[in-house]
Amino acid sequence: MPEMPEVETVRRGLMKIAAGRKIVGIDVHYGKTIENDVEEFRQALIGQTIKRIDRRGKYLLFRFTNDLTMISHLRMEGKYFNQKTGSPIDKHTHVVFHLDDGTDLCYHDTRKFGRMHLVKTGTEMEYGGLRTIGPEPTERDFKLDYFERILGKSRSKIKPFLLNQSHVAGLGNIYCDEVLWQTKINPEQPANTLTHKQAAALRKNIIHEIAVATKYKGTTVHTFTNAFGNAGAFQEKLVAYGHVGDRCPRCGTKMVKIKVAERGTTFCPHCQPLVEKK
DNA sequence: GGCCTTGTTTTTTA
DNA sequence: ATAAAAAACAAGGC
Repeated sequence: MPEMPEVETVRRGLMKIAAGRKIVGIDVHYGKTIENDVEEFRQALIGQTIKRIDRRGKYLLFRFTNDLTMISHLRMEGKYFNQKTGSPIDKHTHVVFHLDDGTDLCYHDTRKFGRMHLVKTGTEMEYGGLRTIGPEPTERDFKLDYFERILGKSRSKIKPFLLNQSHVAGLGNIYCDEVLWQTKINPEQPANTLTHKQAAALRKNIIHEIAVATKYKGTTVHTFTNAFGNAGAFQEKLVAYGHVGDRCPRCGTKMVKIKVAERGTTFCPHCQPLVEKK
């Protein structure tokens, strides 16, 4: 469930614990985490230094010396933390990077869904979801005229539309439900039926929500922790996600949970009515 | 042990 | 041919 604010929080933590460190050894305990040949992956990285960590959408990009970039996607439950070399390795820790400062950078993933892919720097945008990734959800990159243009072209329900990373990067199930509640838009509203006013408000709320959640160091649902093993604080601010049966803070109506595009979706049936207009 | 979870990719349908 | 919907997939927790 790490969405953009969580991934950005992880990136900032990694910059503190891993940037500038040299890899002196790598242990891979679950090979499928690595998309490359595991031995080639190890040999290519041992001796290299992590220059910095970038992020695009929900993808982390570890920049190494030697023109190597490691694309890392946490999927549902991936997390990084560091511990002293020699500390016990948890059974869900699948990759251990031994660093030159006497610590291990551990990749831990209960579901084993996360993946790492080592590629040549400069070619990273040719892999997987990065090929078609949309703009970052920021004032600067996510322009209103672009948003209105792609909304108008789509008959898709607005919720799966927003989950599609090629439209705008970074939103997942949680923030999607939140911004639709904030904007009073029904998750099943067809994208091309949104008014100019709704599109503008939705864009504003997306940008604002992501920025605030990032400021709060992300949302901890289930087990998300940042690179220091700390939980985020934003879950206390959630109104929709995880609040089925609670009363809507705006109108007092009980929040309802349905499935939209096979995803659990919580919304207020009073504030977010489905209106067929065009 | 069937079902739930979510992000992404693949397959099917319209 | 295209877009959208549906299904598949990853795997562990309960």
